[in-house]
Amino acid sequence: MAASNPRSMKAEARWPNAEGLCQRAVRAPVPAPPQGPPVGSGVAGLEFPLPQEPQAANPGTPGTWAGAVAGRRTPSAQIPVPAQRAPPGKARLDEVMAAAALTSLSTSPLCLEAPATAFSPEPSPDVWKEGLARPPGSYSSSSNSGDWGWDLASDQSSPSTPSPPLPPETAHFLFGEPTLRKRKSSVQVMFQCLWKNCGKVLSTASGMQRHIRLVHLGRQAEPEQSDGEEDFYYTELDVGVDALTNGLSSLTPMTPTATVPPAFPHLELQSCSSPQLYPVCCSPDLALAPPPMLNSVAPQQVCHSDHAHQDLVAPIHLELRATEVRACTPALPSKLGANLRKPRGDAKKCRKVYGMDHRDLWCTACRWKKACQRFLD
DNA sequence: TGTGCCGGGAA
DNA sequence: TTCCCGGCACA
Repeated sequence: MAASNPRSMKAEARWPNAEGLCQRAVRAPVPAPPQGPPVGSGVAGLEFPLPQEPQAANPGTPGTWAGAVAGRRTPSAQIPVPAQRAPPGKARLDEVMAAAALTSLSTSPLCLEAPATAFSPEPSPDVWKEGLARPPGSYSSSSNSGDWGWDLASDQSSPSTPSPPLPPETAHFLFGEPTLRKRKSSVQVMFQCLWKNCGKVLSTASGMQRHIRLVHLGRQAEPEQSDGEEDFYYTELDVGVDALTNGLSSLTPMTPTATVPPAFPHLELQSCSSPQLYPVCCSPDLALAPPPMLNSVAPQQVCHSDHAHQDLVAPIHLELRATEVRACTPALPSKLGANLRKPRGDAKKCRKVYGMDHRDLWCTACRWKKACQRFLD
């Protein structure tokens, strides 16, 4: 009695730890608590227009996610809520491309967090804020200092104007190294027009600018006359699997399901700061053929190598869909201890063979409730 | 619910 | 070191 208590207490004490690990693993992706900036506020700047969204023209749908973001976005530019959205293949592809485009912005959270000193010997928040300053009509820094939301109001005012994302060039300028580092990989950079109903993808920025000038802005202007406005109407896409698989080598687009145990060695559960678990549930396949619950998040959950970016993008959805996220990490061991446990063999053991009645025939290990040494697996 | 066996205590 | 068993995961 008295002897059994401590034992059971110990036994209980074991698992809470293991569960703690498990919970941590599961929770890791859950974004910082809502006490920060309201959902969406910190990410508004990263919201991405889907130029070819066929139903985008519909005025705001009440009760949609966009509504939850306090109507800061014009319905035409918001990431659609899939519940009512028919997912045509092309639009899906565009979403994937849009998500890929987000990868080009992937340095922003990292770098926004990183002190300016990391890149500049003379750090001054104003310096890069100046860098952010855009001509009127592009994005605005009106909302908050350093907040990368563009002016949603102006976006609403001109429905035919695409909502420009953070130009990668600016990202280069502002954040420099991380983006450059990314360029080192063998990704092919494409440029996608963000004008509605266009989505044209060209391989060169100049070509894209010319396209925008000619087709959308109706200008014949020479490049040197450019006011740079075109820059905001296209985005840079990293087209290449290595961008997706870098750091997630197991999560190749070929991976048939999201259950990718081999990917776990790449996950760093210890790294609390980065939601490393996202990639697991965000297999590219999910983006292409998301389960019903994940429809809306799939485009932004496209895997890419930059976890820091996920930090910024994913929280919106995770906050809204923490349960889905949890549900889509099937390969996670329920308990760490269970993982360490030797899998049970199929062979019959002494107990089964001889039965409880002939316990004396059991091997010693079986008698001692240890792993059977007679009928090895 | 039965089985296999890990973890750990007692002798 | 040997013996034993609580308790857990799994089928």
